[in-house]
Amino acid sequence: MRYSKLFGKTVREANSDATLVSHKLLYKAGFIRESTAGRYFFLPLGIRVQDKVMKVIEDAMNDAGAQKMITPVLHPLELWKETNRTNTTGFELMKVKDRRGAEFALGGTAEEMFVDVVRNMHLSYKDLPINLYQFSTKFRDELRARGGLLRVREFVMKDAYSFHTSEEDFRKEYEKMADTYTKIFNTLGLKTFKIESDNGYIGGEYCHEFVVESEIGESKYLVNESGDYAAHEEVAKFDRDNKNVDEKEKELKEVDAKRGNTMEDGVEFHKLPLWQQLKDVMFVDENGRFVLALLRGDYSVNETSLKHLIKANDLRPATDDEIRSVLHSEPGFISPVGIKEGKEPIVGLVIVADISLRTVKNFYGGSNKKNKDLLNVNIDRDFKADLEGEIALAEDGFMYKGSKLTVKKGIEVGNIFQLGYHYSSLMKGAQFVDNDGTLKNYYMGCYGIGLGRTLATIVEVHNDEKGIIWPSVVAPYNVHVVGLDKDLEKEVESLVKELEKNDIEVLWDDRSDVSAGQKFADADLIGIPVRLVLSKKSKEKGGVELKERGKSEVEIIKIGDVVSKVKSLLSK
RNA sequence: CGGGGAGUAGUUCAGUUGGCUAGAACGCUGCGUUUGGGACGCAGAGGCCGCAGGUUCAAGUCCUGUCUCCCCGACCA
Repeated sequence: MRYSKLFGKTVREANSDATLVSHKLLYKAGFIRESTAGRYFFLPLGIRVQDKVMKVIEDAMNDAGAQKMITPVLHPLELWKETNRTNTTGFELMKVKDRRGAEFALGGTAEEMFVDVVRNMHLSYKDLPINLYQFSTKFRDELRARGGLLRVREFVMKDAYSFHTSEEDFRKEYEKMADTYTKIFNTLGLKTFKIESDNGYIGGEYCHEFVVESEIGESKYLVNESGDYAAHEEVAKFDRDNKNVDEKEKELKEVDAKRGNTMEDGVEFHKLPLWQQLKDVMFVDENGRFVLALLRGDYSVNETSLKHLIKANDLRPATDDEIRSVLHSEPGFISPVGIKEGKEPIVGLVIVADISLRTVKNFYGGSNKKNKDLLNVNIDRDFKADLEGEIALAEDGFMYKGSKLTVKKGIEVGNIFQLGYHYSSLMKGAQFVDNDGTLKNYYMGCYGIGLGRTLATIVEVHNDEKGIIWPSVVAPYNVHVVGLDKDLEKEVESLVKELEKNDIEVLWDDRSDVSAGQKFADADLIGIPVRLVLSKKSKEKGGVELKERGKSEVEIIKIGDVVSKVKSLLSK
């Protein structure tokens, strides 16, 4: 490819909207342009890289026995109604109508579609297990796109769906996919952590994210010292250490407490430790049900685990007004003690206690009355919890099974989900014939990788002050040939032809009106792994100058040896 | 949806208390000189100052509305 003809040249300055390294470099080097927020053009260089990422994934999926196919982009809305996901997806489902008024969802994920095609095949146990995947554009009406390709509203995703006769059989596939993912990301030059995570609206009981550690990542996760436990903040477990459990339960006492509304105000007023304060957080779920979350004062609420425990889709904090008028309590002075009694009965108030309430005796905290506090509050004796569980957020430095947890941030590049019978039980006829002749529900899993995000993550990891440093497997071209002297153009051209004849992809900077410095700067910015310079100077030294991107030393190669030298570099 | 910021040439930005026939740099076109780390000269093209109202002799500048984009949060693959 002649650079002079390439659509998408380098520019000196990035659009001022770009804040992340990957966004800036991909823009400046001519890989992407934005259409509207969260929707990108992939220019010729950009799509070449994405195609290569796709190829790596495709090869690995095929090796793992999965089969590639494709579904329509428009999903009949009835399918989404079957699983009730028109209401529960986290992203706003985008819908369109055709001229007859038939409604479709623009696919944002494709569980329903794959279940639909599989159920209509009427498979038997002999056909199973089966793993089907596709590469397709996904539409997600994100509240806020951000960070160039990192969070977008339209992107190509590899999504795979597996169907099994049993949980046992599924588990083998789940492990195989986890290994396949690790292999894929390694090949792409990304070191990933596999972390336990929340399944969100996908359904199912457990799942894992593959994250690349990065300061700009949106996933917060915790890792123990040996690295054998890694979990997303939303699902991370930790040990609640015992505080004063041996202390005797003292008499419940109401005292005057003219203080502010925060936890710190309570500590300061009573001169008691933060952990001994009872933390009361009032939420309202999507059905208007009030939920009182109780924790030890030094912990925070994990809303995800709270939602799971109370089986709610959505939680919001209760307003001060609701706390006063509906619950007859007082913001900053909420207490589980007596909150359900007296006054008018409060319909549907659920009291949920974190298990950390068992690690502390004689809590202090509010009394549901302004400027009055209770001392020596104890669970079971002074109030009952409707539900008890783990609803506290793990934090940096907490212990889990004797090992210290550290908080890290990462970019989520892929994930794998156990779906179990979630979809096969919601969708009629999602069954196979077992060897005893009866119909049984499929046991399922699904597995996704976002290509654009993966591509951007590669750039986040592989760059220097001059530009991108592509790993060979995904570089848009194998070599970047630079000619510097006009009278050597014929010679450069024959070198390029020789390379191309040997299946080496060449980007040839054939511009005659551009200085050497600019050509070098552009080559560094674009980041192709091998640069070849053929000039008067290089000929004087004996041939062609070869430089690997990311290394500083140069090497002189005889023209006749260039092809074999490049090949040996690429196969590394 | 809450908080903050920004919309002026392809890009980055300047444009003062309203006086604009709207600028600079980079990029682009042409001619010439250059060619080992973002060369130089000369000549050019390129603007509904986001959009719609309003105030004014006069609006890029002031007011109102509206749209879009960015950042933080909320939300979430």
